[in-house]
Amino acid sequence: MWFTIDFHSHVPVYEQIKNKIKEKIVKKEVNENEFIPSIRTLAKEIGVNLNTVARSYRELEQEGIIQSVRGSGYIVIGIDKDKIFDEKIEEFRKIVISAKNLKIEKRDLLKVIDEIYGGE
Amino acid sequence: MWFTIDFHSHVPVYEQIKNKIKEKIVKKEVNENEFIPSIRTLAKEIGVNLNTVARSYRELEQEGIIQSVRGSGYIVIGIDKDKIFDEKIEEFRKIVISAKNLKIEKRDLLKVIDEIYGGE
DNA sequence: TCTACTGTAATAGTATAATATTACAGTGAG
DNA sequence: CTCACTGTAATATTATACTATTACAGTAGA
Repeated sequence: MWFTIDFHSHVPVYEQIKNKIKEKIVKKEVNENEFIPSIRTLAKEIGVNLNTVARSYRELEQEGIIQSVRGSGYIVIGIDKDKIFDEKIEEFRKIVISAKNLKIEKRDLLKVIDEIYGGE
Repeated sequence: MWFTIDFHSHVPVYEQIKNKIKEKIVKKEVNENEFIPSIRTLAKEIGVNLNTVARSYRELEQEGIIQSVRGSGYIVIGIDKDKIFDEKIEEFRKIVISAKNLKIEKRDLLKVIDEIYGGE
């Protein structure tokens, strides 16, 4: 299974697909000039309609990350890692602010980070 | 202005309203047995339809956080701080995992936390 | 050349969120 | 009592996300 979708999330499915594929590229689980799964294959695998995957791929192409090869599939072009970094950091910043607003202590956040990254 | 809404967010407006009010209660900007703004007043202030605010208040009442007093408004009952804490920490955990997946370094996250909480 | 896969397009239908609008009933201050 | 505020309810409309389905054209391997 390439990845899964959270159908209870407020984030639209087509956005989740885009984000997961961006992650795959950053993590080099798919490399440049390689094909990603076909629209129909991925749609069946994650249990969504092919139109939804098609939308994700179309938008990723508009962002210059993948490119369609008609009749063959979509290949990976590349990704602006700095942009991905900035977007995620900004998302992170918002939730840290929100946590502070809720009177959550700094040490509680650090504990979570240590759990995930390791305490070293 | 009590608070603002991000109309570009994927999070529904009625959810954003619920979250903001929960924050206000935790931060004691509104206290127990106090009235929160009327449906119409808040709707006008944040620029949404009164039905949307009505939905938020209805759901907050179902959660036992506020209570309607017909003809008068809604008063604050109280809030389960532990539940709020757990929910936010879980949300935080997800984005930390996502950041790690994107090869963002631990120190980059710590930097953001220090910016917001102070470096002490 | 077949055939089975690709992407692409168009149409229709459903669910949800949000809006706009109107209406009605309860509350409380003057 | 009156009036201006409350909550509550119902209806219609729009936009978006998603599904279902059918269709057509390009690609590549047997």
